[in-house]
Amino acid sequence: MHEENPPAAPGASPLLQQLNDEQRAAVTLPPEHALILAGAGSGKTRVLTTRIAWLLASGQVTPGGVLAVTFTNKAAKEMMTRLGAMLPVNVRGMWIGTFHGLCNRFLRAHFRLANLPQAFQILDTQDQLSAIKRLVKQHNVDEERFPPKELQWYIAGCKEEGMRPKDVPARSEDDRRKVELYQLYEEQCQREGVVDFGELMLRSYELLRDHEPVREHYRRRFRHILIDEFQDTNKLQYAWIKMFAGEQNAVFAVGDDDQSIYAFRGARVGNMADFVREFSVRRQIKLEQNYRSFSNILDSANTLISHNKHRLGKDLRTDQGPGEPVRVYEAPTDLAEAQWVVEEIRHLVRGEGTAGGVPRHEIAILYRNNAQSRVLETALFNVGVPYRVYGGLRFFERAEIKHALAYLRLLENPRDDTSFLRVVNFPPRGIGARSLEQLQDAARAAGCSLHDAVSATTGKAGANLGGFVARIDVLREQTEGLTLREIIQLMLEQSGLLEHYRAERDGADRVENLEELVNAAESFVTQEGFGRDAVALPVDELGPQTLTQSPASQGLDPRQPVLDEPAPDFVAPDAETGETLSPLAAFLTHAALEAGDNQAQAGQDAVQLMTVHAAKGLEFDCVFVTGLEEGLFPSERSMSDRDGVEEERRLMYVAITRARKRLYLSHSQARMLHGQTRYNVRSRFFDELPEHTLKWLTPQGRAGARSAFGFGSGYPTTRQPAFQREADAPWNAPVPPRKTQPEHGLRAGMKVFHTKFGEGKVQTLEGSGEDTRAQVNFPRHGVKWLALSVAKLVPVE
DNA sequence: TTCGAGCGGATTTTT
DNA sequence: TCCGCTCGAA
Repeated sequence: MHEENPPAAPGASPLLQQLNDEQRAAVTLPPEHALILAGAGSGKTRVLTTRIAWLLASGQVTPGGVLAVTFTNKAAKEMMTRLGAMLPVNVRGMWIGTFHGLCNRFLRAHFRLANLPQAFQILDTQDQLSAIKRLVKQHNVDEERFPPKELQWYIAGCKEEGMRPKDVPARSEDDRRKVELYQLYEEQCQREGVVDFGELMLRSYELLRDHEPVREHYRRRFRHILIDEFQDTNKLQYAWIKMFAGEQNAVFAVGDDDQSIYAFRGARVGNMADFVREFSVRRQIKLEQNYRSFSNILDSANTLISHNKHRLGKDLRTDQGPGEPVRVYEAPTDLAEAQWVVEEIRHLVRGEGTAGGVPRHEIAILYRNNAQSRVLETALFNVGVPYRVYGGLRFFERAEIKHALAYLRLLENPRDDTSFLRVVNFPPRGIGARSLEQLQDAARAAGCSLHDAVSATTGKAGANLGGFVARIDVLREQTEGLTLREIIQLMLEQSGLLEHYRAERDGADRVENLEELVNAAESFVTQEGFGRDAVALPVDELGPQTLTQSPASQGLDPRQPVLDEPAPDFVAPDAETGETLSPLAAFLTHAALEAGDNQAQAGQDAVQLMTVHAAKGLEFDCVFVTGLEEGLFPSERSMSDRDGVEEERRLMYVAITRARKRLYLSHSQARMLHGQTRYNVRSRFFDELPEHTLKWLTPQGRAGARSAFGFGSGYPTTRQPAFQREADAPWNAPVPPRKTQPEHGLRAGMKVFHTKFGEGKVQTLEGSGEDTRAQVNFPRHGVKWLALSVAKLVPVE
């Protein structure tokens, strides 16, 4: 993220030197609840990370006492990177992550209390839908009346409201049926050992709510709770935060009500006002100094958003001067609009009328919905301007990858019927709908998984199914003790996936992706500390980490730290036995929680195309906001109620504030929509912008008039000073070398004794130092992964 | 079992 | 218009 350095305050701590007064006030707030209203481009991430660094550096909290929550993996990663650059602290050991990532970590650590198998798998949205479809078929539900998509939306909505089936009010017959299906869905998930995204949140919340010792433990532990993008939290997330916040914690909530654009998926801006009221927040700080844009752009944004009635109130300001006017263009058709955009971009890139050319990746074309990208793409393609569209299928969502993951999940958990059905006949092996129907009937009758029901089936279908199950089971045995890389390679061969795609005419890309999966696993192993060479930084520079054996069984002693160990997400051992997740199970979790890159074509310098939603949090030198027409932006469906229009206006506000130097707004009189030409008037938002910041490139309100391209000569020549890298900062002391590995005295092949599992044989050793884990085969309990720092493993003989 | 025709639906999206 | 999904025919 690009940020300019505000003037340094003399004499302040080096951490605070680069902050302006507002930012510094926020960073150094006393340990009590606070709300930070952070405008666009006001250095929000900087304030959050510096706050954590300042708390640590001033000894107010230890790394283990920080809980920092974001919405996206990207934001979490950025926070960790920046924090790591400010202080020599092991950020991986801290509880910094997404809501779902942290819930996952929490539930793995308390899987017994949560009533989940330790290796529970996570359903993504696709998996959830297919699970619901399966359920609906099984219970002969009328799919016309209860479309699976709607049920999915309904169930997710209930969970976001914190409601279990018993809590849902059912008025009509339809309601009752839906609640019943919700109930059945839950039972199915529980039986199969899988959880969906909403379940991760809801179950963590309930665990805290219902188990006082656990709640008290975490409340005592997390002295400082920091929330990013607070305006995007839903009801359940707010309640979840409340569970962690006790008498002595300080909640530091950062958000911007003007950038709340996710109401449609359950976000409640109202949480900000509720937070102030319910937590008796006395400290509210507004960050209004903007380091991103020139004032013509900011004035436009400020004036536009002032048309919203429900605001906490905030005005962005800058020291940068007016800059260029906001250019407005009216096109006769969507095609002409696209051609104008492309022409304008070519001028920008060549540097005509500007100082030097603009790099293509500093140019963004924004639109309200994805369908609008088509005509823009065609226009760019025709003249050979490289571009990149955001928002396609992500890596872990691709069909071939999902297939491979399904095989891997079956190795980990044969009860996973969703995965079973996904690959039972892929590659095709003669198992059709009829066989599967029989199998599902048998499974239902026996109350078991599809995998286990196979042995009961007979005939030719039974033979095919038996072959499939045998293949999986053999593979499971073969992969025992292998590295993750070897497991995946063996699976790709044995499943027939590679062979299948190699034979397919245009399967080359898919083969490539499958090979990429091996790489993804490899880098996951290295990054998460599963590899033998994983580097673990020492964590105790700023305060000792207590690594304690927890009290036995589920009765936790609230005075004892339970899981204060500095372990990365996936290595956190179970409090009781020291058992850790296998690298495979951990990788599968990673795949579900982080679907991978959202960009279609990586690589060369390209113009960026995306929806306004996708642009939130990004910034570019030049921004085009296209399709500004009534019915499109604001969208038709939002126009019926005021809240809807206000959210569209906030969306427009987000779009405008993405631009640093040059902003273009365009609309078209005619547009192809659903195969028909629609004629739209220009968006009401034009009337809500201040006239003095605008430069109309076409005469207002008249058709087809294409005036000369309006290239101002004033592309700013003043480049902003380069962002001072935190690595150069004086407080960034060199990291001391890591301690030598303690001798655990174990080797593969050795016989060991565990107090709970008895005698077993070591199969593999992984990791180093405190993160060392052993895979042990216990004759009576099967193969387990154990953290040596927690599990007591005594060599036998 | 697989492939192709026909139908309907079509903001915004992360985990 | 266009995509994805369902259903019917070989």
